[in-house]
Amino acid sequence: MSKCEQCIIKQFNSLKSLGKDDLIRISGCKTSRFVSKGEVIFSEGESINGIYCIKDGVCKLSKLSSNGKDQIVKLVVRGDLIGQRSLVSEEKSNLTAIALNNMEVCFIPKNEVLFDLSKNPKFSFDMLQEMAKELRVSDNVIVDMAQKSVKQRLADVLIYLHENFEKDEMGFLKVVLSREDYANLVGTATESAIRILSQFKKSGLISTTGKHVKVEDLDGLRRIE
Amino acid sequence: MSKCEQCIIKQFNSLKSLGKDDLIRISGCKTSRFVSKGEVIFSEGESINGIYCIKDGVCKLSKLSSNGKDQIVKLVVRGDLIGQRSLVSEEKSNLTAIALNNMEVCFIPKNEVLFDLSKNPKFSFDMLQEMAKELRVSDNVIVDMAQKSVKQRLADVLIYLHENFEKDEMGFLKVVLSREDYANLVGTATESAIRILSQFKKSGLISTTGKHVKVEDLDGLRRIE
DNA sequence: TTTAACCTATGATAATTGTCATGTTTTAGT
DNA sequence: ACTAAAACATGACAATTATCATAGGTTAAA
Repeated sequence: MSKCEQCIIKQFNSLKSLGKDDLIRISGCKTSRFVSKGEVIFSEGESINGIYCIKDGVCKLSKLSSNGKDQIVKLVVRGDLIGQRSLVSEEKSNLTAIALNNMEVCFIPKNEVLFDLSKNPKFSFDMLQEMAKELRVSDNVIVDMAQKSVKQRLADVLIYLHENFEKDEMGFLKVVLSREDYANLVGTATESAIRILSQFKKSGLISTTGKHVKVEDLDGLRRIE
Repeated sequence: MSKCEQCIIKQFNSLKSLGKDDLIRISGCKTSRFVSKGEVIFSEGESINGIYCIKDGVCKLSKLSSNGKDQIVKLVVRGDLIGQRSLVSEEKSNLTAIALNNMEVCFIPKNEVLFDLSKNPKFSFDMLQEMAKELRVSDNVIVDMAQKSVKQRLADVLIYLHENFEKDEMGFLKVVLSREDYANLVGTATESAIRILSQFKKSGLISTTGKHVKVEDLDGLRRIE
């Protein structure tokens, strides 16, 4: 099994603030796991008892709303940590994590992380910074959900995917989302998402082949209102 | 000026995790200030350079959306801290804080807080916990904004106010929000908020006298869908 | 290879929400 | 108490979005 102290992934998250000794200690406790597409990593209401470091792949974090629909709250990619919130607040997970790709994830037990949080102010501060950033993003999402139209939100999602996710040689997004996933990202009915995507395709803003999507006209998407 | 080490307000926030010495040190640097209703405490885009501890009163944290409307992201009450996020992330504020009451707030300069964060793991951890809680709440808000109807969201706001804010002898909420504030809390047009509030009043779910609102039928509001 | 399950697509229609217009009431300042 | 400004209220209508129905297309397992 590969070693945390040599893992390049940690550059992208708070684990970079740990010293070599701590990383070696964590490396001895961590478990690594492959998760296949569609598999549930953890569910709403479960105790997670540790944090996951995403070594490869993409997953969606979603929450079931009272009307029975799933809302995708965040997409999590290579380098991200998940589970810190539940770890710190000692509560069960409020989100469900489902793989959108085949993934590789490392699991670090709760106590190891809590130990470092109690001993290493640099690590704590880094984690605090990450959470502060997440909160800022959340605020923006709240405002967008409350104030933008479904069409705008869907355009935003496409822009976000285009700017932050890997693409193949043809420029198609490597992440493959169902129309239902798109709907659950923007908080609308699946049919509405399908309709708007069709419309974007007709307007030449995107192209699609099956579930594969390519952004063709970024500025055009930006101009949607 | 009153002293932090004797202030009971700190029980409600992370400052409770500081030792007496640190509180005395902070007390020497802090400034106290009265803010009258409607006054802006800080604006989106400003550098805050410290945190505010709300000693008394209520304020709204809002953000201007791209369509020019304000979205209220959070209501902040006695005991809450504001400004931690910008402090930790070294960024300008992404929110505007406006008093809804006459308020009294204490301002603690950035460096004092950063000093404690670097020296006091208990304080850091407490702050981390607070942020984790805020993130959880944000997730819930995102889901609600995305999935619930305007009517449901407005009912939720009324329930939230009823359960978390002070009421007078008659049961009316002491906080007085304009219809526009209600609209900006739920993310809808002012006219829509007005209409729905009128409807709630007609149905006996709430009663209103001018801007003063009283929840009459909590379960009724909970049943709104 | 067939079949069933699921996803995508689209029309028709209803429900929700926003916008504009207009009048009334309340509030704050003199 | 008076007046101007702001906030509230409501109707009429338009735009957006959800829901229901139906059908074609894809995919994966038997």
